[in-house]
Amino acid sequence: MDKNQLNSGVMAEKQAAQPLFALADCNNFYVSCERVFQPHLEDKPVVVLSNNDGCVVARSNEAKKLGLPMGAPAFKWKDFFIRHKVFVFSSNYALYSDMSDRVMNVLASFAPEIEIYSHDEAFLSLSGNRSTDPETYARRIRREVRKCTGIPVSIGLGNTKTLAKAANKLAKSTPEFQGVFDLGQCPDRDRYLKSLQAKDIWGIGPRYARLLQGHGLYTAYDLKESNQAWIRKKLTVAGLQTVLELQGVPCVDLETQPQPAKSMVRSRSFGRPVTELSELREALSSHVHSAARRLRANGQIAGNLQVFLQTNRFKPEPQYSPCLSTCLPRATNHTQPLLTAALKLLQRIYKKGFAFQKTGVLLTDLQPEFVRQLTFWEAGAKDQESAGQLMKTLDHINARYGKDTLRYACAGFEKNWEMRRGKMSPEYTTRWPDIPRVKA
DNA sequence: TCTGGGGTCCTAGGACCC
DNA sequence: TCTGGGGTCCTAGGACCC
Repeated sequence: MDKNQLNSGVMAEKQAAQPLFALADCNNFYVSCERVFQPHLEDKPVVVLSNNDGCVVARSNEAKKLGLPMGAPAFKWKDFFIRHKVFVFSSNYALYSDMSDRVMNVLASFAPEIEIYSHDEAFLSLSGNRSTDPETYARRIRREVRKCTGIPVSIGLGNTKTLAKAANKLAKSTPEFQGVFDLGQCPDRDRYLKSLQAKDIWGIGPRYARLLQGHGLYTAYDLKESNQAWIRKKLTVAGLQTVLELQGVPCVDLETQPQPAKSMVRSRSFGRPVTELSELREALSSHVHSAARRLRANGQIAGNLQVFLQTNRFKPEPQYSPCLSTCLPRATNHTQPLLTAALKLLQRIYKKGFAFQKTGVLLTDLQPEFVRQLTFWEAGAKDQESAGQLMKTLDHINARYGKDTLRYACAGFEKNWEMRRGKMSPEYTTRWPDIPRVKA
């Protein structure tokens, strides 16, 4: 074996010892979900709006090309939508989360270790897979997801999660790569890092990007080569990890087990300004109802509850956005005590004369149900048991017949404050009447 | 008229204790 | 009369993510 062969052998070994991550990210996920069931939207500008039909949260490439920015308030762009024949949808979360499950199932079949990072993204560990070239393997994954779900994904590969993220960005923005790019084996990695802006890197938001620019650091490469002590001081330990990960030093592990939530928020903007306490009570009750249900589904209980109100910050009127929290006498996931506590707090922070835009509830001190600390004045075990039974029955009926079949009357019936969702597509995959029909 | 919602982590600073 | 300093815990606020 000559020296070159020896070197390449050592290199191969070194490479095999390094971890390899893939980041699979669905392209314009919400838009892609709509397109699966309305194929005529392919090649057309399409956007999906946030709750309340407020902002643009997903754009097709065609919509991006028209210059429509992320987060654009829909009402300001109404004429633009008409002028450019943009197809507009309200958020259809039932559809998106079902499609997400399908995509994740396919991805999971390709790697023993997977971290579902969000609705439309997952990290896969490809470290063990050395029989196939990683890029070839990634292309196979991509084809399979498309075939099974109709959703297009892009895949980035790298020796750290941050590099996999960066590779994904390049895979998406460079058509020649056809949806897959590998920064792990890439011999001129720095050249590509120079082509990415610092703000394109995972963990660098707008504030940090501005700070970096002020110090002459513009590209991902600049960031990678920056002074670590300065980064540690200005961007905290998380920023330092980002720099190390860009250098190929893994700092962030794959989290294959979802971590239990530490807090939970339920809130919604109103469809119109709300001034009356009675309506705020209804809206808040419905948020508490929803939070409690989620808590029970997660097998958790909450020890602390916070209620907040918000006036519309875009209005020139006087603002009043109070919040108040309380330690629950007994950590719980039962709707009734949570409702009682929340409505009491609302009563205390409410002020007449303000037009509120939003209310919500924040549950913290979440713990697993089974470790609950008993209090000295604990109600009889029998009472607790029957309250638990009641919740179980409530959840069971709502799971079977729809989530609002049984609910507390204080959540209201007219719901004049409810959000707008004027342009919703059918729940094609989760509601019997909405299942698409095929004409022979 | 209409400007989203749901999370996590880190740090600084205050309160409190010895 | 002199009025220290270190540790811990908690919270608010600021940054980030999707």
